Amino acid sequence: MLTIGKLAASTGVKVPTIRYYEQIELLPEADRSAGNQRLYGQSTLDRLAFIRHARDLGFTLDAIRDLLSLSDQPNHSCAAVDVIARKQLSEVESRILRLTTLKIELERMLIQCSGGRIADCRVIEVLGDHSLCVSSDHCHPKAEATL
Amino acid sequence: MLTIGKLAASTGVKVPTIRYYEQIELLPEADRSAGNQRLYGQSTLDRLAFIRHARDLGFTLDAIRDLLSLSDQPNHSCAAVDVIARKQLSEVESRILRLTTLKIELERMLIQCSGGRIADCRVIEVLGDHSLCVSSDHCHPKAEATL
DNA sequence: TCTTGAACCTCTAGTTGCTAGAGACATTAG
DNA sequence: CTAATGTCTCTAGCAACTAGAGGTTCAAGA
Repeated sequence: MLTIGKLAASTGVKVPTIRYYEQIELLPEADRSAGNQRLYGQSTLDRLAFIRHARDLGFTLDAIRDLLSLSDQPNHSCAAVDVIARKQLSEVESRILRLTTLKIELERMLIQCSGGRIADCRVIEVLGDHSLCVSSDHCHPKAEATL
Repeated sequence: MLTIGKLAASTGVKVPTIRYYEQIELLPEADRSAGNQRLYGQSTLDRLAFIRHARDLGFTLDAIRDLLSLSDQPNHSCAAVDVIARKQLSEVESRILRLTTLKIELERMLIQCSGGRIADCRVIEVLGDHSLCVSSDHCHPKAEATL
């Protein structure tokens, strides 16, 4: 049986995060020692490693919840798993696209910076005047989502 | 003079967001009509357009605050502006890198999915077992930040 | 056995950048 | 004049944690 600290050390998930995962019921309520401290066995360790890995891949906690409940049904088709993973992939792809647009715009701004006074600074100028963008009217879609 | 709704329409920033920006003092307190409604002139419109544009490029509100206060000092050197923009660029670049790693991993997982039962699903298997990653021990750094 | 210090407990509140909703007042078109 | 739309303030919520206060438990050394 592992204490929460050992579990944290062996999964790379921080202690308060583990407690948080329990609170939102992503992890089951832990067994307790005589002194009320949480104790974990192999199954929670596996579950947490799964969560950690999926988080690293950018899955939301909601998606992970779905993946976990699917993984408890070994005889079902894995089509639903595929759907979740493909959705994640396409989100990652669209973020890469958007970020690449931003990168180009930022580079362009920086190259044109005179290095002189702020009054002549292209960075400030471009930020203040949308029409100076690469593609005039809808140059950047809007940078919102996570990752 | 513009009402908040017109300002929102002409900048593409939503009404509650404008009020929020005022609340966090990114925008100055607006003048009010006889009936206590906010009224805006050109200078706030410009400022808000600047903010919107910078947000679209992924700058944080804190960075924007700095940029705005710099842009009020036209005779200073634009070195500080350059630093902020370069920092933003390097953040964007590192996010692209990380996302590209994730994309490769997700694609690899998906290609190997047999389309059969969950028990045989590579997606679930890879998520559960870190050692199945491309680069065995530290395959993905950790996906945390925004954008 | 006692003691010290690390690790653990619960609880609340903060982070970022908004968004949603309730309930009331203002403005404007017909 | 009335109805519809717009605006006001206020509070609470979102994701996914993180930080801190104030207290308890455990393990190792003297």
